[in-house]
Amino acid sequence: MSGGGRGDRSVAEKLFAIADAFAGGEELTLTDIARRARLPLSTTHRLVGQWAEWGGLVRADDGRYRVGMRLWRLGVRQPTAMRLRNAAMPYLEDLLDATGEHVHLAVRDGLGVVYLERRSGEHAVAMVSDVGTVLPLHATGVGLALLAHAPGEVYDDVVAAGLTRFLPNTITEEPELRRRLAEVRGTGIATSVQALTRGAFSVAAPVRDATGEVVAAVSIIAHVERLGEPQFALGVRIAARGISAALGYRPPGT
Amino acid sequence: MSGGGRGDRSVAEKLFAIADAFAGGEELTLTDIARRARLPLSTTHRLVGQWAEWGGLVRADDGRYRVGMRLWRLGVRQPTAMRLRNAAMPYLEDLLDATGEHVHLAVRDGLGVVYLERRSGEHAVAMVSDVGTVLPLHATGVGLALLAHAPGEVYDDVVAAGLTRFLPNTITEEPELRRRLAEVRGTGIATSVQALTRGAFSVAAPVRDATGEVVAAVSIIAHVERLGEPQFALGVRIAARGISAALGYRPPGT
DNA sequence: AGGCGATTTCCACTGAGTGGAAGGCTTTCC
DNA sequence: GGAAAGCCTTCCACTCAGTGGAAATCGCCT
Repeated sequence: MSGGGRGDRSVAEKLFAIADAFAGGEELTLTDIARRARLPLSTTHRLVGQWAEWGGLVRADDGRYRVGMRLWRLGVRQPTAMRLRNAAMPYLEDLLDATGEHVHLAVRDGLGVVYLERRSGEHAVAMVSDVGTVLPLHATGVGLALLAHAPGEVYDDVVAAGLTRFLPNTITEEPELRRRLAEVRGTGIATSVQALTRGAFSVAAPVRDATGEVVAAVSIIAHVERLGEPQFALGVRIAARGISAALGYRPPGT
Repeated sequence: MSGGGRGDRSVAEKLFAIADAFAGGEELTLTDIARRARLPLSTTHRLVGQWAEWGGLVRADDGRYRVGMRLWRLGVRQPTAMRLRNAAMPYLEDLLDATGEHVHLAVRDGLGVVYLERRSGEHAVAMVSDVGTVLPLHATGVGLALLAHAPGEVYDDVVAAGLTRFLPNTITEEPELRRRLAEVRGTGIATSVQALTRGAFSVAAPVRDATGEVVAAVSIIAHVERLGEPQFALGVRIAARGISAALGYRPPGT
């Protein structure tokens, strides 16, 4: 007996499933990819071959595959990411100089936050997450800053999806989340203490573009020991203001 | 009469052709995409729809498509780009502080150079190229630095592809290219004056990784007026050395 | 040498993908 | 104001590109 009828996914979906297998940024063997994409090995073999022929995936000397330059080139030119990064870089750099901790620029992507850029000082806290990984909105400073200014339906979806607990301090109750977001809207600063990473806290502020809409957030992550030092909220606010201005935002009454 | 026989490209090739339409980082209408990818409109419509469903492309309010966050997330985690960027960032920053001009980190991709990162001063020269665009090896400082240390077959291919002239000063003769590359190998510094951009020159130095292989190059681009100032070669060399060390390179005899 | 896991090739079968055409919607121009 | 020009979406009869189980091959470890 041999092959026959089609599967239940289109070619495109299979290609994308293969791409998704690389979401973690790792190098994978063909078998790994087939397992993650839930595809037969022979199908994976052919499709991965096509990715590689194009240059989206490349094969290392040891036979493993990884994301190639072609995909990198395509991705870095994403207009939003590029515009925000260009506007923010100098301010992130100043913020880094001033604090020596991790400084980030993040945007909301669906029901998560993604770091667009990170700059880190020498002695900054150990951190897991990296540029390009998706983190939960309710358990990060940038997440709270962005969620506070997101359309109501995003809030509803986040609550509906469930407020996962990562550490004892994570916000898991809807009323508390609501209260915290109101506070963020009031003060213009979001703080998240040991909600996702043990021993770390983060302070974030929203960034607006020329239309006045909140499009990103800046944050600092530092060791809880430094919690309460006023320079963090101050620095983050100044950076956010600078980036907003660089994006063409003019505060109301100008 | 209605649709029928298959085209001459596989589904994957068509999807990639669509992706390539976005290589310039622009926003495109469906018709634009179909034209660039040389596909029938109805086919383009369906395939672009699949890209968008996955999140690789997104549709703006005005109906145009652009590269989406999903592709950005996949691309930024390209292992080589990430590793080099992380190692290089602080040195590029220092170099920017020291000179106030455009500073770059670049790698070779096939027969071209790609800027992995760029940091620019306030008053730097006007420049066309951006992070993610491919530039010719023979007409840029970084290109010469990388070509000087690339496998012989790359050199042969570059020569075979033809040394395109962009400005009067571009290297277009094989003997001259050979001579210049030998010079680069001797001095450890590559200089390219008004070869691609009018009024600008660039000074570059190769970066090595733990295996001793040249994997990237650092460069400064400034106005020809400043040609001859010794700080550029000096700064670029120091930065390249620092990045190499951060990548695990140990100079021979250690 | 032999076994195990990963990779590559083979091939009979079929429905997923194809693309020309027609219809709708919006903008521009006379 | 009408019609011409673009752009986008939907429809559908036709067919070959894609499928995936199985078998062959490779490469490493014991």
